[in-house]
Amino acid sequence: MSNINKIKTIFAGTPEFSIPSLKALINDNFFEVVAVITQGDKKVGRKQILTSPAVKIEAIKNKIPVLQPVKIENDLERIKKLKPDIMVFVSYGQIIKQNLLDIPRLGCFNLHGSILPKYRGAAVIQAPIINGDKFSGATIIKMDEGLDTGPIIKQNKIILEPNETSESLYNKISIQGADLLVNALKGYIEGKIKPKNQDDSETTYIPKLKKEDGKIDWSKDALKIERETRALNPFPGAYTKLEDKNLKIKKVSSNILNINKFPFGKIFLYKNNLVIQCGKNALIIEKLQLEGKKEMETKDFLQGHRDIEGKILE
RNA sequence: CGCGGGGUAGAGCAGUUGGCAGCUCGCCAGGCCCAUAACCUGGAGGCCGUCGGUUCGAAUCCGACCCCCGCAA
Repeated sequence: MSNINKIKTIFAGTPEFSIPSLKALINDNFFEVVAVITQGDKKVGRKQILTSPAVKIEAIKNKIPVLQPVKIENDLERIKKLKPDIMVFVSYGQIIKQNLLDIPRLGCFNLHGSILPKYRGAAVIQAPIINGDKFSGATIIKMDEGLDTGPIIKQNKIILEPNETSESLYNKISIQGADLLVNALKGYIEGKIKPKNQDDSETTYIPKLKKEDGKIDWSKDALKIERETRALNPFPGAYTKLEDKNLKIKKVSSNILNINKFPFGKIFLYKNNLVIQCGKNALIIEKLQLEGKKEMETKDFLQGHRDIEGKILE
């Protein structure tokens, strides 16, 4: 088979989320991935070990050239020389301007982790979980200069499970999105799919989550906190303070107790469960992690913390 | 050399004027009971992170290293 007829593709992505899409493009004979663009190596973790992005590692495995520009705008000439037919962006991490969008003959495309136009921006995986939506999903758009504003080629809805977390949804969208991406690109390039413009009136911009966004406000409704706990794990993590120590709330029960007799933040026991009083109703904690310790089941935690009842979380 | 907490039974934790290694849960056996995650009796299970030092004697004091975690980045 000749390479002449393949769609010359440049893939831009960075974290684990991008990997299924990259693999799908590499393994599909319709495309030829001629280069991969990713962010620079970063120092990671407590020991600040210099680590390559997941996408770089996967590209090297497949003997595909890797570019790691500090600013992609400064590398336009090198990209032009590759004469790409398309460029595909999956969680790359840099803003793309018009002068780059104009380079590939057939345009630039993006896998977005929500059902556009509802959530644009950064924390779009988390947003539907926090809001208690029935579904989320993946969207393939043809990129324009706005942030997540380009016309929609294809979408795939995912029903949210009652115990859905950002982590589980992230994985689902990453995997299902890869399939969607390949099908959408083929359909579009073969002229079978006509992109549809987004309705800008139905959008919300979701900013990036910060560390502080994980701090639990116990004065809120237990229902809201339960959703936040699922949305905020694993990053930035839902946490609270127990006597000056960080206490991560890893998992709470979806079975919310109709109890409202304590001040919010108070810990009490109910049928051998560790329960926290919220502003409205109360939450059963199932898994937690105290600073310095590993994540554990609440019943294990209780074995070593007999005097926990009555303490107040901040 | 960024700051700090920790490593003791399968799990969670106590345990420093250095002196027989403990508690709760779980597990195993038996008992009670219409029955039970309840209760009673008995039992197994430890190189106290690793290596070295001090000492008559170290989980405990000193030194080095390994691993886990929080903060910061």
